[in-house]
Amino acid sequence: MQITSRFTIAVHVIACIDYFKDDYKVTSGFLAKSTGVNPVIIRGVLSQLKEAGIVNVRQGASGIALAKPLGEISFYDIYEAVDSVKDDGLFRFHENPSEECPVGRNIHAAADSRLMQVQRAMEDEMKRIRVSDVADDIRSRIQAQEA
Amino acid sequence: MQITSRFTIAVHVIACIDYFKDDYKVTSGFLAKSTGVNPVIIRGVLSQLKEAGIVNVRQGASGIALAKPLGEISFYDIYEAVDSVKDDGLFRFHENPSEECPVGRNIHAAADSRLMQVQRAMEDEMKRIRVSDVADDIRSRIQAQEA
DNA sequence: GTAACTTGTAATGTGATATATTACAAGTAT
DNA sequence: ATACTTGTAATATATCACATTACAAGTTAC
Repeated sequence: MQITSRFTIAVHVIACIDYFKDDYKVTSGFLAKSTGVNPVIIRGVLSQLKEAGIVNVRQGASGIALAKPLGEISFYDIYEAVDSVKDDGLFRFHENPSEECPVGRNIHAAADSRLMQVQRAMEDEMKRIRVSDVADDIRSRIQAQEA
Repeated sequence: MQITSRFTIAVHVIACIDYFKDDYKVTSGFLAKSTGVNPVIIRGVLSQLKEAGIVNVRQGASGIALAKPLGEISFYDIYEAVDSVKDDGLFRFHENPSEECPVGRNIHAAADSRLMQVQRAMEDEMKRIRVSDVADDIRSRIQAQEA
């Protein structure tokens, strides 16, 4: 299984809001076109990002803005905001191991800490990456294309 | 999204094969009971583990055995064997970013290396964990329960 | 204040996928 | 030969991500 495209959509959306902030009125429709994703999905993502304190959106009022500078938004912040993986953990555990089997009875407790260890390694790496890293990369690619 | 339960099933299965190797004839039916998972799924997982050189199974012949010692089987080996995440990457990317938008045109290239970086962090951590770590833990839990 | 826009969200459709289940072929062992 | 195994195809079921429609509710500009 994979981590939902909501995550990359959110990264894209945040980068867009910043990139176009001075030139266009950024709306969910605008973002839907840039991402190629349905506007309703975009609004859903925006809602989650808003709840996480990453963007400012107001019903009715157009003009979506960032609530923090790009450099203060990490991949982890976004992942936590848009993905519900946090609740269930990265790994799905088979649900009915036998209570009668000594291995089945203990596998969950024995494996859990290691699964968490893997999940934490992933999350720690996400904390090290900021949207500004991606945005900078985008800008330099755009410049190279213009030249 | 989450990583398929096939992964924890595989860890469970491997631990079982080792734990019961001297006392019971371990079959897919036996493993199905211990895991609480359908025998056909177990056989599918066993096939994948066989292909990865982790277990030995022969059609018709009962008695499934490990192809290597527990200490030489890492979480990563199993993850690679049973999960097809490797093909698509851990992250799903939204598929139709606009070619007309400068951000949309470049987001994929700009984000990809960072997504890979996260995936690699996760996989590296999985390489550090062996099934023997879990099996040892299970044994000591069983002993504590018997006392 | 009303017209033309926005966002928020419920409801529904659709497609993909993980797991369960049935059924049976094919191999092995006693 | 009988009674077990594994291998696998075919199908069912459930879940879930995303798309879509529809509309309520808010904002802004005139």
